[in-house]
Amino acid sequence: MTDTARSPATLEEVAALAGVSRSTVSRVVNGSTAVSEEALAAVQHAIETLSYVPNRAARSLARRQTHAIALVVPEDTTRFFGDPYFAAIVTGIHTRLSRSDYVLNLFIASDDPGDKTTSYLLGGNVDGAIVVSHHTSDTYVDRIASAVPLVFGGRPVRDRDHDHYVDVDNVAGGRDATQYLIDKGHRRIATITGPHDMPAGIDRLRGYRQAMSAAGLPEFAVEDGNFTSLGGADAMQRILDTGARPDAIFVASDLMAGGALNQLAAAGLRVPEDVAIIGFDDSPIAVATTPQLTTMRQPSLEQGQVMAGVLLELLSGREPRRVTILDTELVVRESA
Amino acid sequence: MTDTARSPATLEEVAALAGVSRSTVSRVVNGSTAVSEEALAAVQHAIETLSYVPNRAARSLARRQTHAIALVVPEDTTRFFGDPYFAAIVTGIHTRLSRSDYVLNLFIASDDPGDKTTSYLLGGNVDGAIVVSHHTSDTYVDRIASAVPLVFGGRPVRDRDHDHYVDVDNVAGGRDATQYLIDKGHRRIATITGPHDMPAGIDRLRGYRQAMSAAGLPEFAVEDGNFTSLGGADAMQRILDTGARPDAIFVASDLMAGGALNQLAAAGLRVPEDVAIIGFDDSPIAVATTPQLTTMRQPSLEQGQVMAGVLLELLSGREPRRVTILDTELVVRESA
DNA sequence: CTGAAAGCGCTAACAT
DNA sequence: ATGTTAGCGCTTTCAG
Repeated sequence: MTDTARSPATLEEVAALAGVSRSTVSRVVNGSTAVSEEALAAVQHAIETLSYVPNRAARSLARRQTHAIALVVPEDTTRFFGDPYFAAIVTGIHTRLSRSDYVLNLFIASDDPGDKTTSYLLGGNVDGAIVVSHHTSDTYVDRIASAVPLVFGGRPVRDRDHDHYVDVDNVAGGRDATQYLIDKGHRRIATITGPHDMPAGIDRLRGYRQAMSAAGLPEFAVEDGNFTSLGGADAMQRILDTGARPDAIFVASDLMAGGALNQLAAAGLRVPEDVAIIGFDDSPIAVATTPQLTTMRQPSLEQGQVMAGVLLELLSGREPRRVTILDTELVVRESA
Repeated sequence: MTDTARSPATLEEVAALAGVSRSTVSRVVNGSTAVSEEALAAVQHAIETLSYVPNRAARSLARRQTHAIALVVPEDTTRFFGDPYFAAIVTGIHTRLSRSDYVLNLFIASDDPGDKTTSYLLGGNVDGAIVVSHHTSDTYVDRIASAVPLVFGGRPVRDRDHDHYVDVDNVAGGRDATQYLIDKGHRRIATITGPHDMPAGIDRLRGYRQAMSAAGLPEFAVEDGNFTSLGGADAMQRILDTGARPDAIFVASDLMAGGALNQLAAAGLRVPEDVAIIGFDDSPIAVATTPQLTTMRQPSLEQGQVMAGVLLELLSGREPRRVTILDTELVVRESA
């Protein structure tokens, strides 16, 4: 089985076979209407028999655009890569892109100013970028933004009111989750939050506070769980250690809720009987815990799709809406 | 803040500024030694002040190579994308690649013969590909393989004894996990398996069988859990429904183990007291369950790195070892 | 050690 | 409707 890796056919060859000029072939390849029936047929046939696929590099060079878009994941975020949330985002982006002829380049970027990723993007090697931004400090984002159109996943920490982004309504999500607990008759409602330098963390806490104060309830306990399983467990333990006995907890992510569940079990507390738990995300982990998590679902797949869609519009010169906010949805299972 | 998106500097401009020819600049950019001290210094300075970054398209066109590699995820696999295993693989690949000047293109491929992904890869748009292959039916892989160097994540289903791949030792992993249970004094050991068309599923079951028969123990119960949480739960339920009462279960993935745990809890069975559970993967989910999972860790991040490394060697013309097998490792937590 | 020149495969005016 | 002609930015002989 010798690799007869014949180098791919070129426009030139197609033209020769079809008996037309390169221009004509180029026209049909690019869907121009100004081509006669016969020429079209001949070219299509030639393309078929030669299995012609346009050479991307040549096309990029001539058109001065790459038809590639970058997905940039800040390095700090890679520890969250294990979060199914990302998988859904990526899948969503890819789904949307597969209907276009853009390809997706994946970058995991450090904040290093001399960074390879940054200079790559700045070097005109992609047409646009999607940044799944989580943290406050990402200065390189500004530099990228000056070179190519950008869309953010999640509200940028420093909202410069000209950035495009798509986010879920974290405030409403936090509020609704907490309200659900209140409606169930709970009064001593604690919360385990995400980090305070991430909008998602900040906003969900804000939602909790809104619901609590609207109900005339005092904040019972607020602990930072850092969006990780371990962080959630630690936060739970800290609450327990103070001697506080909440009858319900709004936990700002399922991963953290999972961790909290462990501590609760270890402490001999039953969920939801002794304390109700509501998570956030509706990640796969939500059905793997015991009891399964009641949670606020965020449409991550859709978020990915929309982000890609917005970027595509930007690239096509249209002016899409600057911010898109997706709704969260309560998913009731066992824990609350 | 007007976007002064000046188009990136070109070789030509660098050459002009440095007072040399394009060739010379090209030489220093590509690390040729045959350049005088002065020329070198001048060029480096020019590059610096112009923030010159080579245009990838132009370079690709001239060199006839793209410096891009594709990560191909079969579409069937996207449902497993939620599996943290993938996240780790991707991170590993990227880690290795970031030390090279290759970029990563992400593809989620359907089996459609006229598929965009396939023709893209066949069109010479990437220099090589990594296929995270899981299923039996992926015919398009053959076509890709005929066009570019390939490395597989996991043993290809149809091992054609010339494919490069890197895998973990699933047989040994399954065997060791089962043996651990045996050593703990368990005798009625069941197993929940992965799908029978995936090598990982097949091999882990094989390992279970080896350990059981070596210990002179009969297979207690074998149910297919499909590598998903729900599948694991169903399989567990089927075992329970037969009236069988295993005292331990080797579950071939953590996700499935999570599902099984739920059924066990619902049935009023305590883990590990009534039945010990050992999972596989050491995925993040393993610490989110109650009790936390004892499991066989597979080094997914390393697997990603090695895959990328092998492909890079292939691309550089060297001949790396054809198959690399990584070890699994027992992680003892609470469930067994 | 360095420069000139000829492409790489494609697009995009500009003619015709 | 179609062909001709310049490039796009870089690499790479080939001379010098």
